[in-house]
Amino acid sequence: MLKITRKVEYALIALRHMQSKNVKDLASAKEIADQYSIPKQLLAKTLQQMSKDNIIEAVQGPTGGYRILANLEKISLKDFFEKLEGPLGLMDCFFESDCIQINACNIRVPIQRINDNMRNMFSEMTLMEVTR
Amino acid sequence: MLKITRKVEYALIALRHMQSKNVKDLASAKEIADQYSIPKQLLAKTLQQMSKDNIIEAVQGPTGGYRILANLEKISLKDFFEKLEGPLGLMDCFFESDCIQINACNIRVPIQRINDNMRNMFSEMTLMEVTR
DNA sequence: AATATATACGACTTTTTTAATCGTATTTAT
DNA sequence: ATAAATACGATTAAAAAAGTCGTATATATT
Repeated sequence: MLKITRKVEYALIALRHMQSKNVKDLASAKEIADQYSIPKQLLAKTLQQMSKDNIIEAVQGPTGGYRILANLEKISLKDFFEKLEGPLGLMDCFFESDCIQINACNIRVPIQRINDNMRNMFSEMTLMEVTR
Repeated sequence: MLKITRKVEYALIALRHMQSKNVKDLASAKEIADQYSIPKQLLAKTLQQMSKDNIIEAVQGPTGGYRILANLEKISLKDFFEKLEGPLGLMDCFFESDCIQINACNIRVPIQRINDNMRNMFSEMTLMEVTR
């Protein structure tokens, strides 16, 4: 429990890799996959998603690849996680509301409090802090 | 990602239920399972585990059940989570160390930092805060 | 002493989530 | 024309989580 997914992990690895290069330089999915021994196709999807989210920029064709587009100091870890994995919450009932318990549940409020703490924590850290 | 498990969820529900009763009173697995629509067997196992961890106390036989044993103000959420689910970490590689990357990985240190923040956060909250 | 109801617990199965792969289309430098 | 890159929906595989089963043991009640 309380794990990050491989998708997020691969995204962070890729971003950090791009950070280590010159700003305009491109990094291809293959290049990153090879260097860190991660499945290329899966990495590619993650990169494509980050590209859609305007975190990185894609260049097609041979010699193509990806480079950082956004200002990583302006993106909180919370926003980053939510872009890639959807709303952040310790329990699903905060979003889905198809819980049978409904009224019976006696921990919804306390868990909500822990959840707020966690969201706050991730709101206060930037992507730059993790990838520079 | 970053979810708590049902085991932890059920444990918290059960503790909070016991908190609402008189200190010496017992709550049976059946009583709790019925009231919150939780699978009884699974809840029972969780209660047994908490009993082993000396968080609660078990009384056998008919009219038996469980009651709170420990001082919940002295147990951090981090310790509670780790008692039930093992070591707390955003990635498995912090414990297992069978990662192929080993040296290649470029995010181990940064993730470790986030991890420390998270552990700190859960260290600073007590079980009592969540279940009272 | 018999019975009913509770905890104790290992083994197993099912379900859900996550991870990875496949196949095909499109872009573009050479 | 071709080769190497991104784009992306569909599918499969693997892992983790959730739940169930079966049996043993304890003990209050009758």
